[in-house]
Amino acid sequence: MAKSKSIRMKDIADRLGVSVSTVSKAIKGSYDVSAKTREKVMKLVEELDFEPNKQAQSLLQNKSYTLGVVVPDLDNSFFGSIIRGIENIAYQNGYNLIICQSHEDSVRELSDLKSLINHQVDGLILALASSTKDLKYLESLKARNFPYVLIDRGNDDLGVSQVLVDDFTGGMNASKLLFETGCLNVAHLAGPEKLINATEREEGYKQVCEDFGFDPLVVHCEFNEEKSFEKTLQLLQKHPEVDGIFAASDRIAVGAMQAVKSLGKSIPEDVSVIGFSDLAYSKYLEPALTTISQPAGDMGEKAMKVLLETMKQSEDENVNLAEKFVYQTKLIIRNSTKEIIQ
Amino acid sequence: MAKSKSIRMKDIADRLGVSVSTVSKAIKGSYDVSAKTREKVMKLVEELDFEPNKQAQSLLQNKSYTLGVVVPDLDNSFFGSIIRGIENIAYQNGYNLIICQSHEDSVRELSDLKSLINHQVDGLILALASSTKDLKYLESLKARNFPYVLIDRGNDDLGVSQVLVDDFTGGMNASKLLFETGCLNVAHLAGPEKLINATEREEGYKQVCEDFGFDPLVVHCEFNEEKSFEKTLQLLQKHPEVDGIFAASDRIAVGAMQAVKSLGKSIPEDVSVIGFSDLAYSKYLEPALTTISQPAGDMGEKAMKVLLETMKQSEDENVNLAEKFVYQTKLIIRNSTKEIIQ
DNA sequence: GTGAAAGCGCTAACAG
DNA sequence: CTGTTAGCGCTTTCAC
Repeated sequence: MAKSKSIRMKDIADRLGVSVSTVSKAIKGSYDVSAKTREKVMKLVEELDFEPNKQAQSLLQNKSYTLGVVVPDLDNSFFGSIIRGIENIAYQNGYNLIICQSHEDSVRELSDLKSLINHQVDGLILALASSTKDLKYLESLKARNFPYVLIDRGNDDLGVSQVLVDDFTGGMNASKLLFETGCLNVAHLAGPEKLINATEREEGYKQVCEDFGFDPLVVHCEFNEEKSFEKTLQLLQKHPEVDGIFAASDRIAVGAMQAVKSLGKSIPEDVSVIGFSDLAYSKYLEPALTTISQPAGDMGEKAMKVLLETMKQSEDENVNLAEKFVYQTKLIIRNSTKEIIQ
Repeated sequence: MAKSKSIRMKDIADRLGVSVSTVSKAIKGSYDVSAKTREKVMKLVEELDFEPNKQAQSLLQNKSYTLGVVVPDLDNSFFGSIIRGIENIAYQNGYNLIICQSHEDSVRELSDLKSLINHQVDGLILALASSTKDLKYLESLKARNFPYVLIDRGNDDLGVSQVLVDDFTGGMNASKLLFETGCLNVAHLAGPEKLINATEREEGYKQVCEDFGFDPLVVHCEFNEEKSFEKTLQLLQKHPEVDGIFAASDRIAVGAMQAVKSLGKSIPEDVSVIGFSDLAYSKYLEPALTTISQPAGDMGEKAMKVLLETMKQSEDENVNLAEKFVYQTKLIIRNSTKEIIQ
């Protein structure tokens, strides 16, 4: 037996001795169909568990009720939470999500994007890969008035709506806390130089250094524990006076904590550490990690709402409204930093 | 300007003064088309960045090149890794993934499943929600010969291929290590009673208890740190003699560790703890968590390969081959357990 | 109220 | 080698 094709409207129509269009009308509820006919149809629909073929509908309506989401990674609870937020709203509005991971690779990202468009998604939510330089394709999407919104990884040149985090202020708050808790030599384990968010956090740090009259000490590092471990070791060897570390991400903070401990120094007494993102497990580290939390779920929901809005607009006229929503971070004080000095 | 429709074959055909079918043939490469015509067509295809409408192709071929994946959760690195594995193989074979999270809710799961089928996915990979009791829909899919495979959360009654983990042996190995490292009173913080994997791990524990002549001490717990913290506190109050805890998951282990520490006991000297799953951060806990790792990525890849195979079969005859692939776990010894006594 | 007919974008026979 | 034709499953005029 080959794969059984699913039931079509024609099957129902034949069984009932009516036409396909009558069945279609009955199911839609619109148009005039006699109550009797509708009842008969609906009964059979229930019985056979019939659902109209979305592909055929899409072809006709030029809508697929499917949305694309491209994020750098999924094994990070940050984007996981963002997707959960997106999903909440998408689900309520009858949309399905095709989720792709770019793995921070712009080649993969481009291919994902094309494949998604190719699958006739009605819209996109995208967190740019950190390596993405070439925006030609995204520009062409914009030019074609294809609805998409950027999340977390922003870009002002594209002229599309964005849902972002105020990384600069977050970076400032993190750095400030370190100084306010008595640290005198605060270093920054910054993220990749090409990543806008990382750069913003770094700028926040530098601003605070200036305010406190401290000469910035920045080391760049990838977003993983191993690299961070190495870099921190080097940093502390070269600068044993460092007594506070602002890590650009919780994963970097974890590596830093490991390194600090391996040197026999204690946290936060000898070296205070603060992270960024508040990953799910950060509160279970020892000491529990002080960090900056981002409202990932809210951001996902917002992005999805904005996308819905954008899709509505692009159906009508070219309103071309590119809004920018910037979420504030929250300082989560735990035990990897000292008490604030009054 | 309303949303610009994308380019169709007809647009290319018109521009070139040829027929649509000629364009189609030229693009496919199959059939006979003169080299000159093909060249002209391809040039325009490049220029306009044309991609055939997948919906239309699907409608015709009754294939969508889209697959559905339903997992309980995404903010857990276990299913994240599984998806990464699935994605690897799917991507290589030109398939897109629609990923849904059931949030362990069988109602949501059913609705996801229906929506996916409705979107004409060519196949499914599913990790059953722990609450799923009613298998009617899945049985009907199976009856209709719709290709799908089960991952991690197995079920033998469905008669479909499965990619699983040997949770029983994993549970045995975890429990055994505790006894072998000198623990005399090994308790088990088991997972939800309805979850097959948890039950298997529990059975493994009980088997080992029998081997070591110990009376099993089991406490059931949800897969989260807070509940585990409470349960562990209660357990240790009631049974202060407990000197080893086998937690059914790393998240449960984390809560247990917190509770043990809060009682002023040290790990592993006073109480040894072992988890299950080897989450990304488990090695960064203090002490680093001894645990049982599952080859999630490999499982994802395997499931996708099996699905590919199943889809091929269902196109041909009803081969109906339901294989079961059981992966072995690996014991990862870190610092939350003591040295093995020779 | 109902059905016939056209068509969404594409592919696959079949003529020519 | 190329074009005509029919049709995938569905919706939507437009007659009747």
